[in-house]
Amino acid sequence: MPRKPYGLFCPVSKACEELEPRWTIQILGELWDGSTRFNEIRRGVPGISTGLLSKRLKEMQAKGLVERVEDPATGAIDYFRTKKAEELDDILVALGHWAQKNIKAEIALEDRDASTLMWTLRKKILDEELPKKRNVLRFNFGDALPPCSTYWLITKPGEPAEICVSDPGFDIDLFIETDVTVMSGIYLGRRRLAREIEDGRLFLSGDARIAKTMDRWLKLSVYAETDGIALA
Amino acid sequence: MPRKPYGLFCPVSKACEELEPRWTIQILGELWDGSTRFNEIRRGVPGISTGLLSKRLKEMQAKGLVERVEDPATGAIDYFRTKKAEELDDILVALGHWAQKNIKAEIALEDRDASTLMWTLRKKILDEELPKKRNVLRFNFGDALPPCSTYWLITKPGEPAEICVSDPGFDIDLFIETDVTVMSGIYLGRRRLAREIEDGRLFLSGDARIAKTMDRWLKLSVYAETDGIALA
DNA sequence: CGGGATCCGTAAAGATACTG
DNA sequence: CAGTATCTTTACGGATCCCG
Repeated sequence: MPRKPYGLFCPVSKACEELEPRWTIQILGELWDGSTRFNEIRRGVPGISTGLLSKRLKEMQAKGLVERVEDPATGAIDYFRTKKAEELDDILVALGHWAQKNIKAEIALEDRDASTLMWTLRKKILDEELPKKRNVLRFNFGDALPPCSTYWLITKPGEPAEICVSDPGFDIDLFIETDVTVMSGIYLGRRRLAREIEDGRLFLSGDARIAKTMDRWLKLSVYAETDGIALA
Repeated sequence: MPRKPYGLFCPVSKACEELEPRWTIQILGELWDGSTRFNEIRRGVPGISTGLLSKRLKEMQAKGLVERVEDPATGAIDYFRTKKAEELDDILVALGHWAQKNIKAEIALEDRDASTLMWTLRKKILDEELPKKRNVLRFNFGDALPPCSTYWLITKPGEPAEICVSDPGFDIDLFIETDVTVMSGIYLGRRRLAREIEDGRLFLSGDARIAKTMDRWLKLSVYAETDGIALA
């Protein structure tokens, strides 16, 4: 099952043999973010095929990176990182900071689509900073093609946010009108929210309390702070 | 030229896209160790084919990880790491420590041959700790197949050590008789030199001054200290 | 001899369909 | 929901050849 080993004495090469197979690190990241089910991982890591995800999870179990837990009652299967995998956390964060500093922004923002962005933002909403009720936020992206350019994000106190791609019928508390490029730039710390609103690249309308506190209820990427561009 | 991107927002995935292609990190490691020429890199990274090394070096230039310098006079070509690549150093060292701690020793010592070991040790000889003259050390590995089980390592003050696979004809200052498994275990900090000599798994004969100071003139892997096994 | 390019067989990854 | 099965495409490995 494992690839041909490098045959070198440096332990780094042994780490490479375990971590380099495509999607391995992305799967670990998704588990780190709290996903535990097969199809949950799939949604968080769009682009991987079911066959390859299945194969990787088996390999990662064999390497001691992932634990598979089956509930004998329901038959449900959950995947978790092992302690060995958790010990990579600091290294992966350092790697993210390195990438944020050394890989150009334009490259880093290519090839991302609105649905992946929304799935990422979904976990970044702090419901404690929103009114203690159900809140419906409608995102519309001008640079995404119509069938997939509008998303409804629904929050309830104490529950994870939900994403809808069709109108759930609720009244909208906040309308967000922007581009995928702008929104992901803000998330990654490459653009400032206040500046983008000021310059007219991001429009907010609806409940003014929610609009005014967007910098509080929207958590940015942990890599946002590293960014090298002038944030003045 | 680049592989299909992951399409995720996490900067770690961007780092993966640059560093995951096979041999990329091993090439950086060899450049870090001081190799600069195409065929020098090949010897330090046995297993990579010439075609793939050539292709990788081009990709790594495009990514800004490697700089290619051609001497206009001689036409000689040297490769160097860029600053961007050097900023990975601490992360790669941390990854090596992680591997040393979390990947089992038996696995880590598989699939290594005597010639790769000797090529590694060649750079680990501190000639200041040896007599100020030419010294000839003969390594013989009991667990390697005969045509490739004997190596002559020749040191001269102030010069890099040389490896010979056939008898250079000089008098031998020190004979080292052991197994590849034992010698690489010592190098990686998984076995103690004194213990291996004591227990008869490594024999030294010849110049007693050189034999007695082996722990000084043989530098171990930078990962040797992390090792989790009892070193008592 | 150093620094590659070319060709071909195999192994890994991607796309899609289907199943208990 | 949690995967298999199958087919196509791309990447890698190994050998050979080339050129200044």
